[in-house]
Amino acid sequence: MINTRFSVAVHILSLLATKPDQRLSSSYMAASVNTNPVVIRRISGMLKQAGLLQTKPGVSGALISRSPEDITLLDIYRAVQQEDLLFSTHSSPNPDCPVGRNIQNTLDQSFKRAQNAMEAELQKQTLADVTAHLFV
Amino acid sequence: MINTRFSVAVHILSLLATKPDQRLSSSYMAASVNTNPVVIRRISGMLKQAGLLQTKPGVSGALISRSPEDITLLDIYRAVQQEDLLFSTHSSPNPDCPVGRNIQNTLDQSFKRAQNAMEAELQKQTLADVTAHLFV
DNA sequence: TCGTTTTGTAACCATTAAAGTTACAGGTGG
DNA sequence: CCACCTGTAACTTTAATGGTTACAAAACGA
Repeated sequence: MINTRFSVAVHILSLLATKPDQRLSSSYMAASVNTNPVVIRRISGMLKQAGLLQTKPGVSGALISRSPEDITLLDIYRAVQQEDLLFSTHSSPNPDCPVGRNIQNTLDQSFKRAQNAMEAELQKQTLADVTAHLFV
Repeated sequence: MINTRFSVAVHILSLLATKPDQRLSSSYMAASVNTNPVVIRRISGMLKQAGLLQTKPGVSGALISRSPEDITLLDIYRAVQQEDLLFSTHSSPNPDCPVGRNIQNTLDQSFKRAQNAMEAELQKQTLADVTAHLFV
């Protein structure tokens, strides 16, 4: 199961997107997410590195960097997921076995296709889509 | 990152598919996967429950239950993945916040779409496709 | 029939990642 | 100058994973 960083990241950006004129502090967002402010700052840091929001040390609050229509869920997913691969393969299968020798390469291809399909779907959805659904 | 059970499960079934006339023991398969026989038996148990292979206590080895053309990677994935959901959402966001109140429901829908896309791709690929790739 | 082998499981350990928490340095602005 | 905030390091707790040991029950062959 994929960790909740992605979930929290979308939450953070949804807050910023719905209040684009306000700088929201980590404490404020932590209250909405129901977690610790440090958790928010940690994830905000990743979103900042990805260019999705802006903060300044000492200055309270974060601002969204792009229009919600221009931020896809894939952008957010990649910002908080340091692991490139969705599926793990078991390590060092037996090279003396024809299956063991080739299984990793084969699985990598199969798994990559599945991951691509998932990411393509995430790319179709924008932050604007998410925030629109929040208020229906 | 999704655990290696899926990867090992495909490995096991690939072995059985390429030697459909032989009962392969957990020790034999463990040597190919490069792990402990108990790990193999654990995963074999899940595959057995899903109707993908047959074993009998005391009788050495496992046999594949269906034709490799009729086993999709999704069948295998579901057999070894007890978690239904691919993505986690953070628990108990603040119900007093409009975003917090609705984010879970919204994310569930978005995430489900991504998961469906991934699973659809896994369903397109059969065990026969995998074993064919092993020997190219 | 007896002994060896195998499956199926339970139990335990080590490793790892995640999330929460405490603490604090450094910047900002009132 | 002071209160507050961000950024980050460090620590704890918890849970999942994979490996391992152990053993009961079943099967099979000598």
